[in-house]
Amino acid sequence: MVTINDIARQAGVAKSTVSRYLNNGSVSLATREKLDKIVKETGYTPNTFARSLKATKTNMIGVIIPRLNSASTNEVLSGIDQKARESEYDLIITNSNQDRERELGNIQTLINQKVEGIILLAREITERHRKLINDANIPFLVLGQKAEAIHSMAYSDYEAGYKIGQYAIELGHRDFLFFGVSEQDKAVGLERKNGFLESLKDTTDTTVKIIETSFSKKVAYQDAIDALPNSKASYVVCATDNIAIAVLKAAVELKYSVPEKFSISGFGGYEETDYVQPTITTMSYPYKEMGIQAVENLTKLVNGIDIPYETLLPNELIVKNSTIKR
Amino acid sequence: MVTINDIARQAGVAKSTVSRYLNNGSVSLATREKLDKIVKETGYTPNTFARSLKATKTNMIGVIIPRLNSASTNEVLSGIDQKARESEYDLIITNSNQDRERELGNIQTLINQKVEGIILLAREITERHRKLINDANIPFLVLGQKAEAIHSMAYSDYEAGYKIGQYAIELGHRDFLFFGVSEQDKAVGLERKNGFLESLKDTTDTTVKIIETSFSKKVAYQDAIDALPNSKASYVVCATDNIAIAVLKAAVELKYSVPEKFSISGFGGYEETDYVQPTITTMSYPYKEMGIQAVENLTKLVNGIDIPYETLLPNELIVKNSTIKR
DNA sequence: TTGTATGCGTTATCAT
DNA sequence: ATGATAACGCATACAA
Repeated sequence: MVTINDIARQAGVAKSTVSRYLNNGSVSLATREKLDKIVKETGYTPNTFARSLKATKTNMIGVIIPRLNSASTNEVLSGIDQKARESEYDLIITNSNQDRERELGNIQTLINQKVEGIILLAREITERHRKLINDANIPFLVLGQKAEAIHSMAYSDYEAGYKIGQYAIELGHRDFLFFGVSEQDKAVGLERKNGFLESLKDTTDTTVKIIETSFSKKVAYQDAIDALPNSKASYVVCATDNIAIAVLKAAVELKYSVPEKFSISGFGGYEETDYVQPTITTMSYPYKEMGIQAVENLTKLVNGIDIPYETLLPNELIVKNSTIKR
Repeated sequence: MVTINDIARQAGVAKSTVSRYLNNGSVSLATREKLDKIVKETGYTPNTFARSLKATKTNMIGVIIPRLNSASTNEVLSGIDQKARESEYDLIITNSNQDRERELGNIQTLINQKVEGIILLAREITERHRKLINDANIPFLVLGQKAEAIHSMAYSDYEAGYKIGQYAIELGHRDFLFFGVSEQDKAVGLERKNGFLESLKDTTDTTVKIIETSFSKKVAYQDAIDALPNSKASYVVCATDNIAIAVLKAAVELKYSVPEKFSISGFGGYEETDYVQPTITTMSYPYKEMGIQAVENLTKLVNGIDIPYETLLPNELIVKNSTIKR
C-alpha cells in the first residue's frame, strides 16, 4: 500500500506538502507537477480511515432501508442516490431487514462511520431510537412516518385514504372490502385505513369489511381467495398496489370480472399497475421525489439551516380501468 | 465523543487494558465488570476509523450494483445481504448507476475502505477494471458476466436461450419475433440471443425477426406496439421478463389474444410474471441463490481457498399460460 | 511555499 | 493481568 510518506519521499518533499497538494493546494507549480506525476504513477489514493480520523467532515450520508426488494424503497433510494451524487455526497446504504435490533445497530454503525447525516426509512420510532439520535447529535431524517420532535418526511396517508373513499362514494359504491396491513405500520396500516373509514362517515348505508393481510403478494393472494367469495362488496380497497395486484389475480382465478363485478384500487402508483389487466386505479406517491427532497432537507440540517419538523408530500389519484361507477 | 481514553480514565486503568477488554478479553473479572458498567453508561463504541487504521481485517464486503431499481439486482442483493449477515460481514453497497467511470470510482473507494473483498454486478470488464483489481490484490468476484482470468459467477444464458428455442420448436412454432437488448450486455444481449438462434438451426423453415429494444418497459411497450402488427410470428421471445410484460400489454392493447394469436415467453422468473394475464412462461434464474453463493465464494477467496474462475448457475424453464402449441 | 511537530483513537509490542 | 509506548496514515498549527 502506497502512503503519503512514499509520495513525499519519492518527490523529495515533506509529507505536509503532499497533504497540502491533496487538499487546499497551496504548492508551487514545480512541486505540483512533480506530485501529479508520482501520484499518477503510483496510483496513490489517500487512506479514507486515516483521513476521517482527523477530519470533521466525511462527506457521507447514511441511509437505512427496511428491505432490499421493495419497489417503493428502491424508488426513494434512487432519488436519494441521484441527489446525493449531485451534491457530492457519498452514500452508505444499510439494510435493516425489518429487524428493529438491526436497525438500531445500523444507526450506531453509521454514527461510528461519522456520516454527516442519517436518513431512515422507518416504520416506527422508539425511545431507543431517540436516545441514540440525541446522544450522537447528528442530523437525522425519518422517511415514511411522522415522528414527534424528529425531522420527518411523510406522505399524507390519512388524506390519501380519505380521497380514495371519497372517490368510491362518488362512483356510487356503498359496500366495501378493505385489505389492510398491520397497524404497527402507522402510515400504511393505520392512516390509510382511518382516512378511508372517515370518508365514509358522511354517507349512510355503507358497509365495510376489513381484512388484515400482508405486504407479500403471495399472502395477500391467498387471503383474497378466501375472502372474495364471501364478500358482497362492489369496491375493494387495497392498502398497497401489491395487494391490489394480488387481489386482482385472485379475482381472475375466481372468475370475477374486474371492474364489472367489483372495482379495485391500490396505493403506491407502482409502474406494475399499468401492466396488468385491467390497469389498476391507485393513489400515486412521489417516491423518487421524496428521495431527492430528503437529501435536500438533510443537507440543510447539516448546514445548520432550520426546516420544519414535518414535511408532507402530496399524492395524487390516478384513475385507470379497475374502477367504474356502480 | 467518548473515546477509549475516557473509559480508561473513568475506570482508573490504562487504555491498553480497555482495548484488551474490548478485543481478546484477557482481563480480570473485577476490571471487566467495572468496564462493562462504564461502557454501558457512556454508550461508548470504538471508533471505526481508528480501528481500521491499524487493523488488517475490517470484516467488510463491498458490493457494486449497476442500478437501484431492478428486481433481479435486488434479489441478488438480498441473497448477498442474508449470507453476509450470517457470516458476520458488514456490507457496503454502492451504486454505479450504469456509469463505467462511477463503477471504477466505486472500486477504488471500496479498496480505500479496506473491504476484504468486492462483489461486482457487472456488464463488462475492461482493462482498467483488471488493473485496479490486480494492483489492489483483493478478492474480486464478478456476477452476471464471465470474465477472463477473474473469478465470476454467471448464468448459462446461452443454454437458456437454446432451451427456450427448443421448447418453442417442440410446440410446433416456426415463425419467431425476438425482442432483445444491446449486445453490449454480453449475457442478456448476446448469449440469450445466440443460444436461441442456435436452437433453430436443426429445423428448416424457421423465420426470425430480431428487434433490439431496451430494459425499460415503456420503451419495450412502444417498440412492441410498432412491431407486432407487422409480424407473422406465432411465438414472441423476449430477452427479459420486463420486456415480455410490456409486449403482453401491447398485445392486449392491439387486441391480439395471447397465447392464441401468438405465444410469449421471457427470461428471469420475476414474480411479476405470475400476476399478469395470462401468466408468462419464463426461464427462471436463481437470483437470490446467486447472492448467497457469491458471499460463500468470496469468503473462500478471502481465506485463501481456491475456487474455479467460473461458476455457472442453472436456470429452469417455468411453463405458464402464455405459451401453447401451434 | 515548504518543513517540523503533534495529535486523531485504536491496536500491538513489550515490559512489569 | 496490567501499563507504557510506538505505530497506523493523514491533516494542520506553527515555524522557517
